[in-house]
Parts: sequence; C-alpha cells; structure tokens
Amino acid sequence: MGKIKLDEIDHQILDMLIDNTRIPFTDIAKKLLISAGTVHVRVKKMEESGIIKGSSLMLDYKKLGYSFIAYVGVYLNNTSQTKFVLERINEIPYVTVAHITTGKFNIFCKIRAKSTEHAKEVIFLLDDIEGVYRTETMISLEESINDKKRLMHSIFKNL
Amino acid sequence: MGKIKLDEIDHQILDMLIDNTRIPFTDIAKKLLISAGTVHVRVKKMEESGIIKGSSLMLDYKKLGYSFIAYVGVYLNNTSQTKFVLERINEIPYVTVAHITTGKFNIFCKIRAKSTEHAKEVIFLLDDIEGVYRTETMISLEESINDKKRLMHSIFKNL
DNA sequence: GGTGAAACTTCTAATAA
DNA sequence: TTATTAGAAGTTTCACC
Repeated sequence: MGKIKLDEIDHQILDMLIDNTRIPFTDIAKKLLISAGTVHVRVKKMEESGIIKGSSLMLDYKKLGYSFIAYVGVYLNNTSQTKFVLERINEIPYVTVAHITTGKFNIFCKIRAKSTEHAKEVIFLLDDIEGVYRTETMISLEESINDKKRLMHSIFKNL
Repeated sequence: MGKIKLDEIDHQILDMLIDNTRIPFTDIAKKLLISAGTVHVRVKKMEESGIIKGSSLMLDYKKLGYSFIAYVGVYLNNTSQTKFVLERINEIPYVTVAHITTGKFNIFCKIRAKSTEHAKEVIFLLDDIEGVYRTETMISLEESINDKKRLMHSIFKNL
C-alpha cells in the first residue's frame, strides 16, 4: 500500500482522464507526442497497480431529485463497537461516505437524501443501529465541490 | 433546475456507466437489447440536460501520497462574509468539498493532504482568510466510501 | 521501455421506418 | 423515438527498435 512513483507522462495522462474519462487515447497521444499504444500500456499499468481504481459519472443529484445533503456525527456507547457500527452504516445507501474520526464523534458520515422528510428517515436508520448512543446532524445549505481536482492532481508531481 | 424524469432504460444506462464510464455503447446495447445508436442518443440527451455533468477517474490517493483526510469546521466573524470566505476556501486545492451549513459552523469543508505537517499548512491557509474567526478540525482515521453508488442510483427509479 | 501498422472494435450521424 | 447502416475513428496487439 506504499506510494507509487509516476513520471510526468503518467501524470499528464491522468490529468486528461480525470477531466474526461472518455477522451480517446489517440487524442492523449497527439497532445503528449507519444503513440496511442503507449497511452494504452501506461493506463493499463496504472489500473493494475491500483492507482486508477475505476471511473464514474458525475451526476447532477439535484436534477435526480436528491437535493438534501447533511453530515451526521455519531456517538457510540463504546468505542469497541466502531467497526461493527461502520459496517451497518455502510449498508445504508443514502450514506455516501463514512469516517472513523478523532474528536467528539466516533464516526462521521455524509448523507444524501430526497427531502428533509427522507433525511429524517435516514437519520432514524442511523440512530437505530445497535451501539449508537446518539447522533448530531449538520445540514448543508449549499455544496461547492472543488473543481480544481485536475490542478490538485498536478501538484502531486511535486511530491 | 427542476427534477428530470428518466425512464427505465436511461437508468440502466446510467447504472452501467456509473460502474465503468468506458464501457462500449455496443456492450450496453447488447445487455439492454437496444441498438448502440439508441444508447448514443440517450447518453447525449442526458449530457445535454445536465444530468450527466461529466466523468472522472477514481484514484487511490493513498498510493499517490495523499493519505491525510480531515474535516474542518469554520466559524466566521460575521455571517455576511460567508460567500466571500467560501470563494477563498475554494481556491485552496487541498480542499475537496466545502459546504455552507446550519449549526455551530458557518462553513464546513473536507481537506486531503500529504501528511499532518501538510494538513497544518492547509489549515493555516484557512485560518488566514479574512473573516475567519477560528476553525475546528476533525481528523479522519479511516475513510470508507460507500460503494453502493450504483445501488443508490437504482433507488432513484422509485421516486 | 517505445513505435507504427494491421486487425479488430466502436462511434456517430444520416437515413429510413 | 428507435433501428440500420456504413464510413470514420479508436483500441489493442505485436514484430521490431
């Protein structure tokens, strides 16, 4: 699980794919002045090494009817139950990310729901998990996803 | 910005693309017993309507040397500064998401850094923004991204 | 490591139903 | 709206640097 070294070409390939996963390898090849075969081989290597875990669509959840976002902090009766509760939490599809954290909460997660009513149901699901003492919810009024992912990735090169 | 209705075919196309954005349209067509041309037209429509905002790679940030994740709650001197501060926060590449929230914090964001040392620098950048009163950091000891994205999406159908 | 070309597969737009 | 079709475009492999 150590750090893997990529060269400049790999980073540039990643930058382009991060931006648009369906960009043709021939386009990448043209921009980087290498052959399409090379792009193919390098992408395959990054997939095999696990650096590229997969690809996914960025969807407009609001347009799909999911406009409610909240963060929920979870207090447990006992820290030893953390792993068990985390597994139960991950079974709830409306929970998009969950973390074991330092600080006041044992677990901290993000939920995405259809409405406040629906969010209430999801939070009740969390509260009902065995070992959960209580939860604390923070509602998001506005989400801004940092679109500088590509830029951020470029900075990796300076590591 | 209203909700857009998709039919069963659209949802199934989305499910497959969410799983792997580079799956050939011909494969999707075969599985759904429609033509590749139809898949092409439908995907184009979902792109045009904004439901599909784009595509991106899922990378293993640990393998890229970014193993530190934290959530930072931001208190402002004055709520009227929220928009301004949010813009400054979004200029920091290591901030991956930022929210305007209800509750004790005015803004709540997620950061991804190389190390605790690096995270400290990022948090100092946040603290230095004009209008920020103080910050409160919660360190993630373990992140588990809900891999049921596809399942979650399927549930959209029942809306 | 990389290339370039061949063989194969997929995309895409026009046309037809 | 969807299907068919066909030329254009992209992918992938491989013999050879």
